[in-house]
Amino acid sequence: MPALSVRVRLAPSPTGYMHVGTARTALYNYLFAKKEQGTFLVRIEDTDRERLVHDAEERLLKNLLDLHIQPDEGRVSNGKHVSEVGEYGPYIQSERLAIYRKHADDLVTEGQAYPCFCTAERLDALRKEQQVNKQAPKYDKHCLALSSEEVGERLKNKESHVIRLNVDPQAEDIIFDDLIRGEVRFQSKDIDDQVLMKSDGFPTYHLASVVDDHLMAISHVIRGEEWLPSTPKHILLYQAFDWQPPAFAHIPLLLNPGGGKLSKRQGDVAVDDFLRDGYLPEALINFLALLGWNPGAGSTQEIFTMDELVAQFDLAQVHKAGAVFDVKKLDWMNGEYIKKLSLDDLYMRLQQGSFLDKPLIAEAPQDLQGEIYIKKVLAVEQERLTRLDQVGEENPFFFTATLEYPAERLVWKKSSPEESLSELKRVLELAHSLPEGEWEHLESLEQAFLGAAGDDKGVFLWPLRVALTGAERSPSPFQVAWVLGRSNSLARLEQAIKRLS
RNA sequence: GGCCCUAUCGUCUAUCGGUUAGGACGUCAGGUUUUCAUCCUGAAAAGCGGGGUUCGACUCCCCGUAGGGCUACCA
Repeated sequence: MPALSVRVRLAPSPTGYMHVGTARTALYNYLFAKKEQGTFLVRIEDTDRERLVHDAEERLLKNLLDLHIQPDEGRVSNGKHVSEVGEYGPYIQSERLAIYRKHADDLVTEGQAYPCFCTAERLDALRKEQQVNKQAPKYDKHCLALSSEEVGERLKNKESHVIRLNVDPQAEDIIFDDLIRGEVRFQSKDIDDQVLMKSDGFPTYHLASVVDDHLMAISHVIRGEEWLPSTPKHILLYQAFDWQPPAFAHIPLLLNPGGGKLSKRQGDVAVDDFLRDGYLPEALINFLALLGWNPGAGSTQEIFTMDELVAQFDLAQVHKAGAVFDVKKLDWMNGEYIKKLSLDDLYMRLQQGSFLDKPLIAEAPQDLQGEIYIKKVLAVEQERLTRLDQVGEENPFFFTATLEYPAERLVWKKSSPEESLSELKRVLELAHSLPEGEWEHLESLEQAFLGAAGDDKGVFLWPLRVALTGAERSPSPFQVAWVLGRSNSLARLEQAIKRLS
């Protein structure tokens, strides 16, 4: 038997923003494909005409690009527009309607499926009755009993109808080996006569995904756990078509901290939200990868590049239980990634994400912004950031021309106003004496200031720091002076002395 | 209600019958420090319950319990 090439797919529905759970499903598919030197394709499942959101596909594919989970085949975005790659297209289901129609008709011809004319009202009543009788809610095959003459007549009259799969309740159990969960078994009697074609002429997910997965030669279906209960229906469909089903792997759900499927209202769940909040794509990927998977074998590695994930990923190591999405850990991880960035890269990311457009920075005086200045701020802030959107927030004095603060703040707790004033004068004198060039070097600046400080450094350093920042908390005064530069620093010192005199 | 899945610190997890049950985030304490953050050190913190199987169960099986998913002409 020839080794089947690995082909996996992400089959999102363009109904809105991209959920982080979808991103993780995409990631696992991608990692598996790369690991097996297979193909990762994206197919758009736009069969629900009511929930369709017009730019959803575009945004979704853009997010894939943002996260570096680029498809090899199918619908692909280059950031500007969407195109199709591959020979199994079209890769959007609304353009494959004739294919589904034909396959559904074939099943009807073979008696594997049948038209159903039941109204929503009758189906509702049926379900309610079954609920009361503690039975599994399923269709009662009412329309299967219709004579072929009647069916033909009603079809000819264009009566609204759907096509249902004809499931034999007497058939043997449906058993399949889930790559993550092992053997899963369902009884045929519990399986509903699933709707295959809707009355609007569009297929349901069940029909469309099975037909497409087969036609697109998908080898492994890796999808969320919420699909586990409908897998037997899909297997029945493969049997009805006399097709070989793919392997299935159902990955655990992402959960809210309070329990339940991760959802909006408990916080951000859209990939766009996280990117907008200043999470790095590689940090998000790393975090998502570890939510439900780990390299095992006693590994304690937490930080992974995409290449490392590809090399170590294994479906057998994917967890069975759901995983709570804990933003605290994401924050930590994001901070780790920010620390690893070069200053140039960090600046570039900030620019690309428009994080420097915030009023605090954009409205700062000319000499308190600009690339060189911002990079100095970043040199100081980098190790303190957990998200890109926090730039400048903790240290607004970097971007403010005039500082507002009470004079008492200049006095250190172990010192006096008189002492503080004399220390500040000493600082000013020293600052004046430092040549312009010294201000460009953090080390020499630090040496100069520290050298002037006595044994009780706070007496000297506290007033200096407050004079430069106006704040009770800030980075070290040397760093602040270095960022601000000579003239700004001198001006702030003079102002402080005036304030204390 | 029916069907299915799941179960180790608060959270993410290691362990694949024999361990002082390990790591990470978070929390707390201490250290460094002019302040905050970083950083360093340390601490507290877990096998849902009950039966089996076995010389021996966190680990295998069964029954409970709890949580989750599905139960649409949505995916």
